[in-house]
Amino acid sequence: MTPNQSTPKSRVVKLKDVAERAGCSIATASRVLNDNPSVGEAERDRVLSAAAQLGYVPNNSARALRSQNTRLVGAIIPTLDHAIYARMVDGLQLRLEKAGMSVIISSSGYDLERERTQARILVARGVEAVVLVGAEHHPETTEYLKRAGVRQIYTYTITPGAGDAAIGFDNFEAAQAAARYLLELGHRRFGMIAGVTQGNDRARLRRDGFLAALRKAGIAAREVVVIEAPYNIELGRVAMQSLMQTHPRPTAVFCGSDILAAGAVRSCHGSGLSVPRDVSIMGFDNLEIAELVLPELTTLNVPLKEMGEAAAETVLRLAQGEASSIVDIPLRLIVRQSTGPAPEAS
Amino acid sequence: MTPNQSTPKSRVVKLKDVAERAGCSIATASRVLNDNPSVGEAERDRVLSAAAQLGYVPNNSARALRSQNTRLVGAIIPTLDHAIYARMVDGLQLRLEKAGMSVIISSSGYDLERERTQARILVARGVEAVVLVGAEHHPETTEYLKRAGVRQIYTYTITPGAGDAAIGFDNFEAAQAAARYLLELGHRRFGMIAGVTQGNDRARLRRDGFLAALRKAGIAAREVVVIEAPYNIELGRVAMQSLMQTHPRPTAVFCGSDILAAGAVRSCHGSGLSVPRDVSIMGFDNLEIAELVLPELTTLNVPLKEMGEAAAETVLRLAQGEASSIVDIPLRLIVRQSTGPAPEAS
DNA sequence: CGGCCGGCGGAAATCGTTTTCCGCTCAGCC
DNA sequence: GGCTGAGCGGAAAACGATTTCCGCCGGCCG
Repeated sequence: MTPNQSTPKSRVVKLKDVAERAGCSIATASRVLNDNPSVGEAERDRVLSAAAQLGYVPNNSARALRSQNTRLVGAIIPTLDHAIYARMVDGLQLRLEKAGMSVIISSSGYDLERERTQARILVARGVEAVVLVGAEHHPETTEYLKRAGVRQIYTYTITPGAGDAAIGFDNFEAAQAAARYLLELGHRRFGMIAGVTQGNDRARLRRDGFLAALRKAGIAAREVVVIEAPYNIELGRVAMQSLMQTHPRPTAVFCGSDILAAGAVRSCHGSGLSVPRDVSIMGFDNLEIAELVLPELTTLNVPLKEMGEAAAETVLRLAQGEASSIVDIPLRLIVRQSTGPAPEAS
Repeated sequence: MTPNQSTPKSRVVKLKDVAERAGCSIATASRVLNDNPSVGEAERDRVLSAAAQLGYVPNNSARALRSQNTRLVGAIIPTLDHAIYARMVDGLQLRLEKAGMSVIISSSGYDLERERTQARILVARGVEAVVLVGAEHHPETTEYLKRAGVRQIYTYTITPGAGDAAIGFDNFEAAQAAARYLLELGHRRFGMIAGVTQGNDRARLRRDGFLAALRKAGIAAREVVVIEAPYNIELGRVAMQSLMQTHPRPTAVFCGSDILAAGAVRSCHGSGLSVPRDVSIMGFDNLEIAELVLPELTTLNVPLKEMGEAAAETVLRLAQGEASSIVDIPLRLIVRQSTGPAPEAS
């Protein structure tokens, strides 16, 4: 105990102080702290204990400046408001922390221009990699990051595009699976509440995949009413209301996110429609709220935290010089009570 | 257009390159880019356009090393899983970005030991301030941060304790207000589902405030059944089930968070109890899910994003040398359908 | 008309590390 | 016993900015 009887005059202890106390040169001290094997046992111990006694904390700015590696990773996500992204970031940070890396976060509000600005900031901060959401970005963003030598990891997608790696799933195929499931239940009249597709390739692919699968089953896209809404419960409710006023009314509605689906279900509570007897509602993401609304949502499970951890692993692999990679995370269909067979007759 | 015909040999453009192109010294270039007024108009323009043409991005490590300020802020929160903290961080980051600061995030999982480790990491990173949740921390954490000259901003509390500033609300008083509201409705038998109080002063204060207000109304603490549960819908449900098996059964249950309250409400759906006819349930936080469950939750509104922004403002104020401060954010009681008058008779 | 002062801009020190280069020591081998 | 080479550890040069210190130049005042 009795840890620090030091802190003499210099407010902060530097490597030089450690070296002095250990009776060696700065170079040696540095080598010890960086696990350079070319230092003898005795010297090593002396340095280590000196560092511990003084409570030495290396100055990362200096280290980064000299060694050109900051052990910093940037994450640009649309928003932290939704668990969709927050949970991924949580996984990312948890895993990277174990590897001694830190995460600088910034939220772009689904705005590709802001994303571009934030990429610049992150480059200035010297991040070694940037984790981005989706594959659609301002061309200057990707080109700029590439020029700066910053690796780009795309998430929620398996299309690395201009990036170096992708961790996610096939949004198009996942939406097709949703469509097939609803078709099997006998539905023929569909609606969809999609996320805003502008600047959001995930939302677009989910819409297009859904429509593509229906087309294969002989249902033309123009027979399907698609409404776009920002991820927001209230707007999901509003969208559902409009959808239920179309004729003929859809018997199944696919939502681009559980958030929208939750709003859709709530809308039905008000309008006297029974879910799933009158209309089936399906979500996407399998957020906690999927089990909170009544009836509980049928949805597609996206393992968010795992995706963030996988993204972290990829960052580490790329940092070790490994080639780019694509990780395709399988999605599971979670069947709950919000979907059922199509109503009889028409 | 035609931006970069440069990028000759040096992969990255440095201040020296800008200076050369502008035909001035490095010092002058630096002065221009730092808004030092002692540079003439003409020189200034030349440097600025040179920087723009070359796409110069300053190396923050070098800047930080020399100027001793990193423009970096750390945030240590329990988890990003819940909107409770994620939304605060969102506000924090958004506001700090405008001031040219970046946020390094780390989640401690409600573990004060991990929080302590993370504080060390953040100090090594050279953060100028750390935003922490709550006022209860490992004594070494606060002492260590203080020694390192890092300002500490506590959130979700108005007790700065060992920190430099606090942005939040009075958890004790808020819980008292909840109790008073339920007492006014005529309730006399209470239960509470509190968050885990170990290492969590917010959860503890909410519990203690609730019990204190009841005591003032003549209800002894031992008459109130308190169950602790981690913030998790499923565990809220389980806790509610145990609570409903006690005799006499509480007619009103106060939950330390909407997350727990949501689980509690869902539990009643299963057990045939009507909310609020048989039992009133009250939450805390006013998360989105409060409006999603049926009946919608009566709760206390915590303006999370605003709190994050206020924390950012405080960081900036402290950085300018202003003294410490306490910001008390008023909470509003949001009355919805999950609470009602106490049932007649006993 | 000369000296002084103020403002602009350059040279160089500096921040705290890492890392290269090199010299010293000691053991082993001929 | 001397030479060689390996291995350990030190001196010093980076890294890329900021900032101090100082000199130059021109204008103004005496």
